[in-house]
Amino acid sequence: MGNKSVQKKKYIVERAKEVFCKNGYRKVTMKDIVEACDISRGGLYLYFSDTRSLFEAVLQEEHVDKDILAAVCEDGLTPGETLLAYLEAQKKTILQQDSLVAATFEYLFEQKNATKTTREETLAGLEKLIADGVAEEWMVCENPAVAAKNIVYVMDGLRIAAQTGDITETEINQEIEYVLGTLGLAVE
Amino acid sequence: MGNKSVQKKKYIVERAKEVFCKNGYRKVTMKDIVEACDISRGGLYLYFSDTRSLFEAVLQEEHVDKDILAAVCEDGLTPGETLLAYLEAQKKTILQQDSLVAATFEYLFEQKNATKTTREETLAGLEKLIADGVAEEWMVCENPAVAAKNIVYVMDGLRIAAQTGDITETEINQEIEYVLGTLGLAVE
Amino acid sequence: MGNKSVQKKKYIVERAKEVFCKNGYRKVTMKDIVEACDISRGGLYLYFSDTRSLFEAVLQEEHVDKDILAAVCEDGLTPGETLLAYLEAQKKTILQQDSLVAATFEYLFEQKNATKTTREETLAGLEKLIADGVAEEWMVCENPAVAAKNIVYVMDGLRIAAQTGDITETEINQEIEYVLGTLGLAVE
Amino acid sequence: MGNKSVQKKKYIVERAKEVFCKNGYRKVTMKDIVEACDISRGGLYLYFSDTRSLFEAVLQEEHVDKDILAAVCEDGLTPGETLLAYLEAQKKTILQQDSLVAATFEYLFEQKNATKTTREETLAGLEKLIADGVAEEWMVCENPAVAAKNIVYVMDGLRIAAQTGDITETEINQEIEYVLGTLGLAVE
DNA sequence: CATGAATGAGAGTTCATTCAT
DNA sequence: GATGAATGAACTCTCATTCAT
Repeated sequence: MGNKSVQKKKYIVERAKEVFCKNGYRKVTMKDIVEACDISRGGLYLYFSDTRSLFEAVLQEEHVDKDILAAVCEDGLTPGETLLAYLEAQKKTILQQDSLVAATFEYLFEQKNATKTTREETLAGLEKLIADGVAEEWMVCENPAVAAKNIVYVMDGLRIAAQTGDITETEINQEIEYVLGTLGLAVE
Repeated sequence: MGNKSVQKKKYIVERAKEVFCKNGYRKVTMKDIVEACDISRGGLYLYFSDTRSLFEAVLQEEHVDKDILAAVCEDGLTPGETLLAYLEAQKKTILQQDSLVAATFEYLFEQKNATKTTREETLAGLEKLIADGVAEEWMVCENPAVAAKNIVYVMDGLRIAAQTGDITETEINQEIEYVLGTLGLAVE
Repeated sequence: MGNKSVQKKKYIVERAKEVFCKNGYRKVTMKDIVEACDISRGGLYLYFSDTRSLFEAVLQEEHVDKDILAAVCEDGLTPGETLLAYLEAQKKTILQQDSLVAATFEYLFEQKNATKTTREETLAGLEKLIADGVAEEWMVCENPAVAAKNIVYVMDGLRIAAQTGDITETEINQEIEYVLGTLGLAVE
Repeated sequence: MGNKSVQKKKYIVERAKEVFCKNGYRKVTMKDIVEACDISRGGLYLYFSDTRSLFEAVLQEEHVDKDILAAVCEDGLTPGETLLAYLEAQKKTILQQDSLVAATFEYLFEQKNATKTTREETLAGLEKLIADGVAEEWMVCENPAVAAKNIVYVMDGLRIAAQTGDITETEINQEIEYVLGTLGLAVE
């Protein structure tokens, strides 16, 4: 596949992402993609044979620029500040309209054995953050690993709530504050 | 609608629930239901016009026997004991295979404005429980409303994790213990 | 499948036979059949799921009224007269335009393991006929089984020739005469 | 067309022959050929515009090295020996797996007016052979032309049988012996 | 009420054929 | 000459929905 094709593939993935954001995963048809891309029916099949492989390509692309925890890690920040930055960044993705969240959950429901590498990395990062925070006496926590998971579960819960119903930014702020509070931190 | 018809409707909803548990929401066709019920194509349409109304009927039925919090409330239990009982009951539903969870999320993603009455009731119940616990000095919590939501979000997060990936009962136990810990309670 | 359906199925098989006669086997699409029957796309699929099963139904139907050898057997005919009658009957089918021959060969090429029961029966009948003819001293033949096969092979060869190229009735007559001659019989 | 092109054309025909042997005639697509040749889609069209012209080129090539009767004619052989040699050579082609037979019949069914020069030549040759045999009193036959055709028809019948069903070498031997017997010859 | 045959819209998929490079 | 991306026509198959019985 030449250079040109790579670009077209990228273009298709971009358009497809928009479609998945809008319509979820299962509902999307190859025809939807074809129309969104404004290419020919057969043309799409040169690149992707079904919506699943297309969605996986979209996820792949996403993954590249989505290790939020890594993104917010900076020198000079205390563990607590880093954690806050992470949660604030999460808030942004949670509030995002037309995100891939719904589609991704649909996809994961269907492909129960899909790899979830990002999650593992995030968990490990959070655990280290909390452990460091405790060691440096910024935080209080008996079991950093469980606390890290707790944070991830709360974020998932918020994400779902944001997608399925209404959740206000205020409510998210309250939850973030609450979570920090359970670790002995306070947002001033 | 006669008595007989009511029974048939109930029968259809039961069969439909099985189908939705197995295949989610969006993927299910009227044909699937027809086959699961072993009735005629036209027959189904006498009762339900599409999978959406069918699924809503399933949810309705579920709701009746699913107010978990109400179910675990008994006289003589301390707020902490009631909360533990609630979380244990949640654990059971979380671990349940072939539950309606996936289908319900798919449905909620599609019908963003759907009513979520159960949730409101549950939240109110949990809030009262925590407030009582604090008042009676069993628990420690500055903001029972936010804590109640936190519990619900964690449960949602666990539910998702159970559906999409692997989560062990041990991990759920750890999270329950953690949540109780943040309220100043301990599982002995 | 009710009575009505049986009739419709029969109707489809009839129309399908015409299509197969005209276009062979492999070239025929479900769409061709749909159009020939003037029914809906989905309607055809209620009865046949692909052209193969359709063609097999056509063959089945054919088979019922196609045991030529049995058909020409009558009391009072000598073996030689019966054989002649059989060969004359064969000639008619060989000369038939738009027959199923081409389609059948295409089908057999594809389904190498298809059952060919008619052939077995015909062979056994011919063998018995020749054996009887020899016993009654009408015919001369050392190996009736091989002679029977020879007749069938010649008929096949003629059938092919009739389908693929031009063969005149005269030529067929000559071959029939020749075959009878090899058995010590003469057409007067 | 340069020298190089001629070679490429020949290469394509060779690969195409393999495809036709394996899949017959009608089922074969230009895409199949492209893939078998491992050339570009457009490249194939520089040489052949459709599968028909391709198959005709394959037949042409075949024809060159396939005049079996001419091949077995040698000085010093009696007509009977030549005939036997011819039939033995035929047996080999009949038993050959993956031959062009099926494809050729499919092609002939479709192109009813196709030229069949080889056949004419073969018939003439066989007729002369038998006439010579009779003249030299090796054989007995009243009508060599009809007998020649008979042989060709039997061979066709055997060829078909070999392609569509099961025929053993023994059966072919028996038929050859039988055919020779009808001409007053015996295989010792 | 209940049935299930029938319809037709629409999604999936494949390939012959073209054409810019 | 050669390539292979792109197109679009054609075919397969499934289902929601209707309707005569």
